[in-house]
Amino acid sequence: MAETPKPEKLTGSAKVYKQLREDILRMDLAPGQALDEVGLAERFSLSRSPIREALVKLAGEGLVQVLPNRSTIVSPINFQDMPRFLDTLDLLQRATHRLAAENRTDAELAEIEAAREAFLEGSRLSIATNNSVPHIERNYDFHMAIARACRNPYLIRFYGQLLDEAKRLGHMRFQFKSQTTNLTPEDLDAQHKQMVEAIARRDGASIENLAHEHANLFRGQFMDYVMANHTQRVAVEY
Amino acid sequence: MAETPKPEKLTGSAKVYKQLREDILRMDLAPGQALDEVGLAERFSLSRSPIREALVKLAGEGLVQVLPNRSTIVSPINFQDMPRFLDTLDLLQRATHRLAAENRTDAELAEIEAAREAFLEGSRLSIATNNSVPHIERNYDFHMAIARACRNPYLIRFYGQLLDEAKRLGHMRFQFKSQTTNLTPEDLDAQHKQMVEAIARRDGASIENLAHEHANLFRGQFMDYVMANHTQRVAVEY
DNA sequence: AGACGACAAAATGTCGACAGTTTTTGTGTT
DNA sequence: AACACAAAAACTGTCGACATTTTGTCGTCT
Repeated sequence: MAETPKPEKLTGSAKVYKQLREDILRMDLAPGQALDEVGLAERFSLSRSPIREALVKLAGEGLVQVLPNRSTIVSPINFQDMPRFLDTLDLLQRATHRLAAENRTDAELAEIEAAREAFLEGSRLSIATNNSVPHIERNYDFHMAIARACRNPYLIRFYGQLLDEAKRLGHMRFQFKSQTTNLTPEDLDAQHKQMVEAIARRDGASIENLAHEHANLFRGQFMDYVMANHTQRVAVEY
Repeated sequence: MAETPKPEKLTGSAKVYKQLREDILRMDLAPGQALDEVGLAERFSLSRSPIREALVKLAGEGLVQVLPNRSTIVSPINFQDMPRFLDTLDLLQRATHRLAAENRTDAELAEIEAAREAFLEGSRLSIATNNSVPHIERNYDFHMAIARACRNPYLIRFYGQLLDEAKRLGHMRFQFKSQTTNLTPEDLDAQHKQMVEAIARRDGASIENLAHEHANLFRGQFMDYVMANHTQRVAVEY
């Protein structure tokens, strides 16, 4: 109600920032790809100033890397640090979700439940249309709805940054149609439902466990992606 | 050896960024103070472009806040979220320091020990010259040296951001000469020494405890600052 | 006297152009 | 043909100026 609908007049650089951010998170822009300022300026029909501003902002979040006097590139996905990434995701997911269960208001619980339902719907839509966006986006929304309820702006910010990166990984997995995972939307929703119930009971220990298992699930999905052999049907000797 | 000494030719906006960052963290720029772009441009003898770029970068780190179409201001110190800040500092300090103990190399241990000695020296210098900078700066260096040894770039980044804010709080405390704390440099060094020993033993559980106590010490110092009555010698009836 | 509205001043947002590097291209030599 | 060096193209870093938005002031009207 007290929320502005959305169509607020955005400044040029803000539009570029928002668009590029979305493109990067959805892997529409490949990691490592060079982002030419003049090219982007033409694409958005703007001068280079707002483009630069957007790129600097994105660099602050680690989504792009500015190579001094060279082109800025979309941040590559760092496989070397992947174990550390997953560790940190686990830690902050446990922290945010536990605190959320312990500090939530009824209004926040309702929002979380709504986000859960939206995820189930989005996940089914993704299967039906073979488009990963709704599944991943609504999953992100669900966990961020929980994180917001923890009321710790620092944890929310850090966890959000990790989830952004997780989004990229999720889309990467789907791009290769690695449907090896036989988890249905209903399976994932069952986990989410358990989480919501734990939050409803204010059961911190329980949701910390669930968050840990959920993080491990993500870890496993990522492992599947790496281990999957996409060329096994191709005979080397023919 | 493979490290460039330092006098690399810095770009204009990088110099502005570095200088402003230092000024903000040392509280030479007061929280809430407006940062006028044209004024800064004159001060640094540069155009507004590099100034803007520096401000956008600082905004990404949360050190300044850009109010759209209005002036950017130095981020105010948020007392409302202080408990959450201290909680998060505790959590990430425990995590980084424990992992550091478990994963450190001998070279990193040596660096940590060197940082401890530098802190003791700096802390004494601060008492002697009544200048908080060496004490706080070397304390920051000590804990960051430990954090770097944890080898988790995500935790290092997040913890570093929290320590930046802690730096501001430390300087704020000293600005009011709130010498109520009767902790000598030697007292603090004793705690640091225990930490180094625990890291040397690779004793994760022990250093997690020490890190927790150390964070609580900071919490207490901050409480002292808030509770201290700086006007008690002023009689209301005279 | 207080409120509303137009005007003026100042700051931010954007633009096009120039300067300094880096990368690419092209040429000549070994 | 391969390498070294030099010219050129392309891109980033910076600048000064213009456009737009906001803030502050003044005057008028009720």
